[in-house]
Amino acid sequence: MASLKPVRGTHDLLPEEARRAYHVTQVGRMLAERYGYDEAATPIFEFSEVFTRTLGETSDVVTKEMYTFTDKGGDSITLRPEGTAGIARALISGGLSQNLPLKLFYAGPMFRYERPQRGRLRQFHQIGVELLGVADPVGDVEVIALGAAVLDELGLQENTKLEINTLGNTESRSAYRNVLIEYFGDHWENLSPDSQARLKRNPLRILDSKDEGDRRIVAGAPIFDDSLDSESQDFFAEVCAGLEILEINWYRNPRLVRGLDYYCHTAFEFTTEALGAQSAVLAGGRYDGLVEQMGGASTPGVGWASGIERLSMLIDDIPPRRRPFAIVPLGNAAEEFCLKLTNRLRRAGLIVDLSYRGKMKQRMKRANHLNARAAIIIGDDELEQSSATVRDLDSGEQELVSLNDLQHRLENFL
RNA sequence: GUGGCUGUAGCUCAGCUGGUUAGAGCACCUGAUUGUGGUUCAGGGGGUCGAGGGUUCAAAUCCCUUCAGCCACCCCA
Repeated sequence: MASLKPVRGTHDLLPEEARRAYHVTQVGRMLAERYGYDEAATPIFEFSEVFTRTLGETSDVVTKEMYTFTDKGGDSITLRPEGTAGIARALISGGLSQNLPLKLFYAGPMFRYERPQRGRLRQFHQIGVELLGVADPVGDVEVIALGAAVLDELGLQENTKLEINTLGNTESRSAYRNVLIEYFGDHWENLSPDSQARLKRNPLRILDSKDEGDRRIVAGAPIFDDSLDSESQDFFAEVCAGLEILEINWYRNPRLVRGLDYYCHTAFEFTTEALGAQSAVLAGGRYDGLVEQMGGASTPGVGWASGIERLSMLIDDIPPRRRPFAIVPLGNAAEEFCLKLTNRLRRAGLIVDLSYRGKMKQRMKRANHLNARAAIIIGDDELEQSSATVRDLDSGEQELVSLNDLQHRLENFL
């Protein structure tokens, strides 16, 4: 065995971290429900073609980031690097195209073989939504509004800003692509090696380069808007207008592009400066060509995904753990009695801890450690009187309570 | 995948240019307190000094390799 360490880029969710992740997920789930989205879950692995055919053969995800293996049946299987492709596949194989529009929420692990960094893991978790079957810009607006609501609910409106851009329809994008190839081709020698490679695979990416030399060339590059046809322009204008109506602040970022081939029209990212190089906390866009490209009927779609770990790092306080009651039995007779009592109170819906062993002092200490609201002390004296000593652990006051009134008395603590 | 920084107790860190049994605070355990926690006091447990190799009489300390984390690139959640 190599060692008892987690595999690089993976991370245990121990209780404290797990509670943060749970809270983030619950906020997403609750708001998605409010916007009319149903939760769905697809497998965490798919046939590799599901990703290679939809993400684009030349995308970074496909060329170097996928966890791919051959299973015992000889099939090439890939751990999902993102959630949309699986949802699209399920739409087709589950015959869900009869139920459009479809509004789905999902949460779960994703896998990408990348060099880990703060906010970048090899196994990470996302929440996300997909709106399928809505070609109208109002769909984009709803999806973005839901994303904004999630961030607001998590208290992140101050730390994030919304950047949006349009990639136009297929015709506009390929027209722009050609213009860019021509322009950057003329500056080939002066481009960074990274950008020279990008020119072949995805010229739009050069716009986003951080290389100084590249930036000077980019400054003189043709503007996307000049290549947008009227349909693309109208679409984008309607999305922006919708955001204005909802009073969602946004910034146009003409350099915002997407690595995945299936995106068109709207691209957006809620970004933060608190996570170093990993600035995107919730990002998505429109992908009208995806389902068709996968072999289904042409189905428009728009959605986003958000990294749970990234959100967890940004939020301050999460709702505190609910406080238990601690049962403290003293003596053998009480021990047996309390086993039953504890079970009864738990079944009645109370959060109850029964310490397994130890002297009274140790059990009281444990009660304190658990942040218990009160300790219920039962020894021979109490048993004789069919009652329990209830000690309020905040005030230190305690009183004798009849067992008949105990549940009621405890409920009044909450 | 490329470049840089870091790696000592569960956590945060000290340990000077190599020199006896590697320290502190917090946390944990025990006792003072035989049916009373959170405060205080006294005591205690816990470390392959990330791992492997090398130099040396002697390595946490110097060198090499490796693993992991962090930072930037790349890419994005």
